[in-house]
Amino acid sequence: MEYRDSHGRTLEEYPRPSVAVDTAVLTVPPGGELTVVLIDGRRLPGTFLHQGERLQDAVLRSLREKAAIVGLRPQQLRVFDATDRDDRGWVISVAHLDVVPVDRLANAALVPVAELPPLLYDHSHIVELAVATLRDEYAAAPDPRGLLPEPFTLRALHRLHQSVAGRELQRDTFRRGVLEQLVATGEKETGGVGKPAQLFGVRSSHRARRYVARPDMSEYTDDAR
Amino acid sequence: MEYRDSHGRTLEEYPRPSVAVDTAVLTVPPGGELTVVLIDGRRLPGTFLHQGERLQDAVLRSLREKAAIVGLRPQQLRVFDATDRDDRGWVISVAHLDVVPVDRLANAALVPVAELPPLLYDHSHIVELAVATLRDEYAAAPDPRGLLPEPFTLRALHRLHQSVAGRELQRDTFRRGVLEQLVATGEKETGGVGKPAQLFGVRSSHRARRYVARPDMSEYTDDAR
DNA sequence: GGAATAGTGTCTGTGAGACACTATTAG
DNA sequence: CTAATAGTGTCTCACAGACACTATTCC
Repeated sequence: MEYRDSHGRTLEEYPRPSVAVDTAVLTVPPGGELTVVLIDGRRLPGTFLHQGERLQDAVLRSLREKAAIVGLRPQQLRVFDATDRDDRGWVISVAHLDVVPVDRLANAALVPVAELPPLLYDHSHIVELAVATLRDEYAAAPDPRGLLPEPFTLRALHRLHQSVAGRELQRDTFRRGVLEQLVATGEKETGGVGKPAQLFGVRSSHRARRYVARPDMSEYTDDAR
Repeated sequence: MEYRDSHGRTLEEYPRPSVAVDTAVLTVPPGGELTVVLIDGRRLPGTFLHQGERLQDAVLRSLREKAAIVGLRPQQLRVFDATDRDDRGWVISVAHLDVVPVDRLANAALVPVAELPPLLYDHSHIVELAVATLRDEYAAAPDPRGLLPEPFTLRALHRLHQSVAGRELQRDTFRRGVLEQLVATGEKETGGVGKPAQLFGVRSSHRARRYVARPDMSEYTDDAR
């Protein structure tokens, strides 16, 4: 019943690496900057892939165990595979990004990515790659990661985008650019100072991305090879 | 000397997956369409990662052994990790893209991606992802994969871009768009019919990409984690 | 009214797309 | 000359950036 190759051996008779996952969990605290979750202030949460486990699930488990975080939708970035990258042995790591609203982060240690200290291993590179990926996404859709509860004002969305981008975005240009991706609820925000702002939701046709640079692979359930 | 975890066990005492690589090798035959290398007409070349081997090297080895191809610069696409994707056992696969001038392909079986037959496993998805990645790259630089020997005419570059894009590209718009990324050699093409065309090389500042959507990770030697 | 915020009119520059024109060669 | 290809002038449209204006609310 068991598979054997042309030498009569099973797969287990050949050397195999340990496979790890390491994850940059990014968020934007209300009114704050883009931040990342760190463990011990110098590394990202990670773990080893268990048998019968998907990479996504290993990520979610590592976030739960190492940082008491309820993750959402971890996304692969790339594999780090240098042969000497881990002194414990032969370990390759699949770097991930997850974006999580701040209220799911409990008391995890958040550090603004603009003030990132030197991290262990290649974790600084992972954060860089994660930030660039998130910026691409937010340049292409109003709130692809659902960081803002709907409905929201354009003011709140504008601030979120500025936090993600790490720079000022012109108010009127931003408004005109994003407006067609939104749908007005007809309601107005109450309780603030100044002219009440309209409330908006994300138009269903733009929940994901405005422009699809590459095909969205998330539809591939990947359950059969 | 050997590493032991808090349970006194080595990494080898835990179950580990076999790690495979599968690669979409793309090329454009002179004057032809964008094509992919297939084995048996229904799958991509691939192999298992060996101990002490980088993913890139496993890819190059698989191309050499399975398709008699001298690969160039394999690039990671993503990891496929469905637990049942391979009936031989627990196998995850790192999908790759490599782009190789047609003269290095010897007598490999080339199939136009526009007429791709159904492939085994998830290999159709890998080809799709590889094609989209290559189109992004060629939309951003004159010849990032070096498919065209320098110096070249704008006519030849135009045809290459149309082959990669899989559609017509307006001649004058293309010319104006790409011209500043090139440098004229001062020479002219000889032997053709019609007005002789200028010869160009790629300006050194545009060898890679015109626009960097995400940071180019190739600079990270990744030799230390 | 004054402060604060929401929302818009409009000018400018840039660049893609499109069309048609001119330029230079071989034969 | 004609055929064929190289290369350009120019119009249009869309849109980002920028500035300043108007609109509506709370106090």
